Amino acid sequence: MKIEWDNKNNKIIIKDIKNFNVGKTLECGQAFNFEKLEEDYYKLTAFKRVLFLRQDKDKVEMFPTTEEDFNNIWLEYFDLNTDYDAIYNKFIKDDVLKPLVEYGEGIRILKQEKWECLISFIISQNNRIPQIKKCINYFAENYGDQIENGYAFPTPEQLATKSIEQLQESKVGFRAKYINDCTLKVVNKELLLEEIGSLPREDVAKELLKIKGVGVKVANCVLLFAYAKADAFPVDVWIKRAMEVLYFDGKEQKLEDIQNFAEEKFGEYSGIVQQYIFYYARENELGKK
DNA sequence: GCCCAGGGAATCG
DNA sequence: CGATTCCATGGG
Repeated sequence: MKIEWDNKNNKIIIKDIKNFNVGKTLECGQAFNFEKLEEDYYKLTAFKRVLFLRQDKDKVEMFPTTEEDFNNIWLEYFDLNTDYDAIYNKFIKDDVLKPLVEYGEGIRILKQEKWECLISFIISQNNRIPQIKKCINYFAENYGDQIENGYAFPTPEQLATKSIEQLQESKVGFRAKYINDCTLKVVNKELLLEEIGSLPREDVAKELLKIKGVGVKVANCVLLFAYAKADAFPVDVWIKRAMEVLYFDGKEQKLEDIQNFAEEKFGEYSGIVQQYIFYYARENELGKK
């Protein structure tokens, strides 16, 4: 990986990058804060910034940004210091996973903002991805600050000014009361989202599960996508059906049993394997009736 | 009209 | 306890 700076145009150019596909990384279901503008051209909003990304094979351009922002934010956000080649080569040897890993080559696990990720996955429950994205977009445009080229996701303090009825204007439906409960816990400092990041996975999970509307699945998504707990294996309806087809001869299993089976089998890389499976299953309707 | 969606809480038996 | 029902909303 080679990084070049185009200071005149506020642009970062990454060359010779392996195992990084911008489109797959954003569209594999882990994040909802982006918009596809053209093929291999995306608009992302995070950390109160809008970032445009354009990819041509093993070259990725990000703009507008500074060297400082790239080093302090985007390098970690896109997990660019992790060697995905090693992970890819490990699971490509597994006959069951091979086609899924090949299909998902280039997916990276983002390190998202904790607050936004938590609210996003509360909204995700019993919902569809396009609808989730609409809600997140509504939140930013109506409750957040205007920023260069777009709108930032609202802060806890900004969301706290909205009533449950007002939140429902975003079409989050019955989840509005859950979002309200979560927001109050954060602004009242009952829940210290940043501080708990240094705790072991089980302790972070325990804190997250205190929020109404957060169960095991949502907690695992937040652990994986925001707290960088890469050994977490969230089990949703797609993962459940796919895992039953791949490893249990199509026979129905309990959610808990699937999670335990996967985390034991895939270990410290459970999260990325989960994302390969989720992306393949959804794009190819694996296990769908 | 019926079914389901990156589930979870409330209620029932 | 485990199993069932309800929850808003929108698209197929």
